[in-house]
Amino acid sequence: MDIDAPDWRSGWPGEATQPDVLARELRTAIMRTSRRLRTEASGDVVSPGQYTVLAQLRRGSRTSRELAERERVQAPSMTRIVKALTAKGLVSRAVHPQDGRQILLSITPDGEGILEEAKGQRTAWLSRRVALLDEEDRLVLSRAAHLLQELSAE
Amino acid sequence: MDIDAPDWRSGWPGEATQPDVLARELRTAIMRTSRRLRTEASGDVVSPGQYTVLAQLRRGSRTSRELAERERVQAPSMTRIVKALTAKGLVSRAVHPQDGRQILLSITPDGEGILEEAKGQRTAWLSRRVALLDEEDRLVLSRAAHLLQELSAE
DNA sequence: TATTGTTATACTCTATAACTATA
DNA sequence: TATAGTTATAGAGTATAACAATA
Repeated sequence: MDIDAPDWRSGWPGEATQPDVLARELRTAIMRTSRRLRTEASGDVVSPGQYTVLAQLRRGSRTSRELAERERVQAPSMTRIVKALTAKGLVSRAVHPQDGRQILLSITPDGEGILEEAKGQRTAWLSRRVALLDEEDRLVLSRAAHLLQELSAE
Repeated sequence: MDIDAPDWRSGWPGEATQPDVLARELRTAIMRTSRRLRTEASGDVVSPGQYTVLAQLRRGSRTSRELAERERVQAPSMTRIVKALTAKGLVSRAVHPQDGRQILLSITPDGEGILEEAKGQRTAWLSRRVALLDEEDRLVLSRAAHLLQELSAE
């Protein structure tokens, strides 16, 4: 619903690309869609946080600290996420060969399987919606996705 | 970071608008940006949930149930949000004149003030980022915002 | 009986502060 | 001392189930 309306879509020409106006509309749209994505995916084996960590580990072993930095969470939060993943057998731990303080985390075969499965499930709702759009609108969303990635990358 | 990469941006022409591929990229971008928006706004007087309820009430009085349905949360969650807002003096309560079970919620002058203030603060980070883009990219994001609104509207 | 709203309780995710073990 | 990781604890947000008051 139009959170910051009643001025939604109204106003003078070019207003939509005014940084403040655009930011407000974009924030509303993103927060709303993200909430929807969260609730639609609630039956999953892994939570959103666990999922992204699993995806990171698919690309190679990482320490807890590296993962925390990439995910922009504090160390204890990552400890919790990793603990949940190891409890499910989706991630394995190994003491770093050179530095005994560090623990190298790796994805397990089970983890790879869950990741593939979750990937489809998590986007099922959005896929259905997106499939109803025409090619032009899908192209807009594709470009927006890349822009948002860059915006929020830091 | 590119959650579902390493295949980010790679692939055959037109792949980006394949519903499944697009949905995956879009989901990643949206979840990441939403987390960033939440953490950047952490110093606010009102939480994201409280903010959107306040915005709803600016457009007229509503009952708790109406608000819960619009926000897609369960009744107890809305009770909690409304309780927080009334405790801060941003929302007032009045028994419905016709139906004694219902309680009409309205935004107070203080609430209107906080809403205006929060509106700017919450989008400040995104505004700064968006301002760095060129007109064409901003137009893409504007159109994407409207598409996302429609997608997640139900 | 059905509906509106609340309370009780629990779960998830996140954070800060304090602790252990290693370098 | 500094760093990697953990534990303890707290706060925000959501949910389900059980309850009260009103229709």
